[in-house]
Formats: sequence, C-alpha cells, structure tokens
Amino acid sequence: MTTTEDARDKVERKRRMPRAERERQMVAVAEEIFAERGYLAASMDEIAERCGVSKPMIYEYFGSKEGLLIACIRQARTELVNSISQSVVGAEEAEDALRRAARAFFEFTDGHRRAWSLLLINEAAVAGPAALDEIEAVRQEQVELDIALFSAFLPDTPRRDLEVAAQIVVGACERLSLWYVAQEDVSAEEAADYLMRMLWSGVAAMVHPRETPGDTRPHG
Amino acid sequence: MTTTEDARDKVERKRRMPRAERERQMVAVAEEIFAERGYLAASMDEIAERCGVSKPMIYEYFGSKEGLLIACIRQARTELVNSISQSVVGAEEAEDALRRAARAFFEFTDGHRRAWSLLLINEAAVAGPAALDEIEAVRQEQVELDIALFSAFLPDTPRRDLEVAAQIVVGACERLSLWYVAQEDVSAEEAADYLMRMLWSGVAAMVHPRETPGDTRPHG
DNA sequence: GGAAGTAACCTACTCGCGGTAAGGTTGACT
DNA sequence: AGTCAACCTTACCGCGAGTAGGTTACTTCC
Repeated sequence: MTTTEDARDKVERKRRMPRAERERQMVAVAEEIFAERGYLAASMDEIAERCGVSKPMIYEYFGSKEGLLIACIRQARTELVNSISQSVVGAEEAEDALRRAARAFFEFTDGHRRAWSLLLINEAAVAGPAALDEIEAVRQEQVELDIALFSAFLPDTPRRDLEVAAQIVVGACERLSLWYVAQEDVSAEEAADYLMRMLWSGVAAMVHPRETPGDTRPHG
Repeated sequence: MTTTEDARDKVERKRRMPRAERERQMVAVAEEIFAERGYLAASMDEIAERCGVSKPMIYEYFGSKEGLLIACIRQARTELVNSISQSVVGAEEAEDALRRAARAFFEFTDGHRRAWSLLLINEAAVAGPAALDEIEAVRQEQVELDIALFSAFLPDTPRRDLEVAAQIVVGACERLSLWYVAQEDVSAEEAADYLMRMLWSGVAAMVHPRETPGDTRPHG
C-alpha cells in the first residue's frame, strides 16, 4: 500500500529518531516535567509518554532517573556558563567584568527558569549523591570563574582571600536572584547594580587592603 | 512470673512512651537518618525500627514522610533561631550585632551539622511544596532578623534597600558556612570577620548613602 | 530484490517502599 | 472487675523505578 500510514501525517507523530536526537528530546521533556512537578512527583512513565516512546528507552540511554536528572543539570550548566562567559568579553577592569557577569546571571535565572530551578539544588539532593555533586560542581565553577576574574585584574592577593570573596559573591548572587525574580519592578541590571553597591567596596578592600578607613581586619 | 521479662532489663528496651516523648524520639531518630542517608534513601521502616516501634505509629503522629521531615526542620529552625537570638543580646551597634549573629550562625552550622543539613534545602524540595515552604520560611526569618537589626540601629533607610542588604547577607552566610566547615584551620570567628570585612562597608554605604565616592546608584 | 545485521523500540513483568485497615494490648480510673 | 482511651501491631494495597526478552524497521551488501 502506497499510503504507508493512515492518519499519521499529523505533524510527524511517532517518528523513529536516531539516538542523539532522541536524547536531546528526552532531556528537553524531562527538564520541563522536573521543573513543573518536582523531581519526586515526576514519573518516568509520563516522561516517556510525552516523548512518544516507552520507558525502557530512557533507561537504555540514561541508566536511571538520577542519570536523566544529571543530564538535565549538565545542559543547564552549559547554558549558564555560556551566557556568563560571553557577557564578560570586552570588559577592561574587574569591577566592570563582575557587574556584567552578575547581570548575565540574573538575566539567565529570570529567562531560563526551568533550567535554573534544576540548578538551585532544590531538586537535586533528592536523587542521590551524584546529582548533588553535579550541582556543587556548577557552583564551584562559578567560584573559580570569580576567582579567575578577580585575580586576572588584581594580582598578588592571597588565594584564600580571593576564595572567600568568590564564595560570598556566589552566595549573594544566588539569594539575590531568588529575591529579584519575585519583584516585578526590578530589572536584571538594577539587581546587578544593587549587588555591586553592596559588594564591590568590600571586594576591593579585601583584594588590595590600602586606604580603607576604620578597617578592623581580623588577625593577620 | 515475677521476672516479667527475660533479657528486657537491657537499658529499658521496648518501653511504652507517652505521645510527646515518643514524638521527640522519632524526630531525633529521623533527623539522624535523614542526615545520614538522605531523605529519599531513608525508609520509614528503618526509622520505625530504630525507634523500637512499628511504622503506623509514625503515620499516626506525623501523617506522612514529609510531615516527619517538616517536624525535623521546625526543630532545627527553633534551635538556630535561639542560638542567633541569644548571641546578639548586649550588642550596642549594628556592626557588632551583625558580627555576633554571623559568628553564632557559623558556630551553629559547624556544631549541629545534622540539623543544618536539613535546613540547607538539600533534603527539602524532594518532599513536596510544604517542606520547601518550611525551608524558605527559615531563610525569610533570617532576612527579617537582619532587616530588624539594620533598621533598629540605622533608621530612615528605604525598606527595599534593607531587604536587598539582608538577602545578600543571608546568601553570603549560607555559602560561606559551607566553605568554612570544609576548612580545618578557620574558626567561626574568623569566618565572621571575613564576612564583615567583605560586607560591612557595603551595608553601611547602602544604609546611609553619604560620602560614597564614585557612587553610581541604579535609578531612583 | 532479498538476506543479514543492527539500531530503535515495545510488552509485561518484579520489587521496594510509602501509606492504610483493622484489630490487639496495657494501664488508669471508677 | 469493668470500661475506656492511648499505645501499638500485623498484614495488606498501589504506585512507580527498574528489567528481561522479544519485535520492528532501517541500512548494507550481494
């Protein structure tokens, strides 16, 4: 019969796909369902069904529910890193670079809420240690990025001071992003400005501790 | 038979307990198992067994696994709030109060790791929206505490500025606490000093924005 | 065109765990 | 002694993660 299928011309339903393409689709669908129902409430059967495929296919490609989550996290991480990396090219001093990076970060969290919710550790620890490690790796990457950024523009500063500054910046960004997406009248740029107003003087003071009045430094 | 039981004199095993006491025991055991295995891997049967009781008792008292988790979170929250509240009595200016609060916070996260791991949202979002709300309530309480602390010592500052400052402080504390417990040669006091060095000048500048050179405030 | 090989896919199952129904035991108070 | 309530148990259900084993369709080579 020439008409190989009957009503199957309906926008290419039930197509067979090569592995790479199917994997991409599965990750996209999973990201959506994880974000919408939460990791626990999301069922593998539902994800499979929305892919137009049966459950064992997902296990074939990703091994486990946690494996699928990790794939989603990895993708979100890549997107985030790309956004931030692109935002800092062209910056000529540390302050400018940090402001740009912060702005890109806030824009990302606002625009890619699904992806961001996966990175928020919210849905991770549930799945086992591997997913948690994956999330911590994302944060550590942020920290390293900040350290690189500081030390590139402001050398000869103790590693530990850089690390502390970076940890604080990352923590502040994370919390501030949650606050800012809840406010309707605050833009990513304003959020970044708030952050810089609060943090930059401290970063600068820590990084080259000169001419800081009323400075009560800890010990050494 | 006078010997009502045989080998039951072994440190009061299988005693009957009044509800309040049993509930306390269950929360203590659950906190331990949640922290040690993670929420998902922790089984209600195991918790029941370690309590020397059968599973339906837990459901009788806490309704669900999530309910038990929430009870644990509430208790950890109470302990944390008590620690911080006590630490700030006697402070006479905002800077001192914030430093004491930060120090108490770091000491708590180091000393009560089990309790703290529950508050770290790590184990929460898994359980459903209620547990997540419970965790967010803890953070919001921290934020309110900071706002109260700032505004008590430094009045006539826009509410929004206080809120931003508080969010940043909370985020920074959270991240810094994770960093500091991993370092063996950093005390809670030093961590608090780091925090103050990085943040205080920004907080002070935001709270009364005078004589801040190069100040590019956002918009209004 | 057809056999052979392989990549994509499915049906039908097991099993562990959260949650529950229905009933048993113990002690306090009359 | 009898009763009532609080404490506690055994024995089950259903759902969803994960799997064993077979089927379909596309490519390749003659």
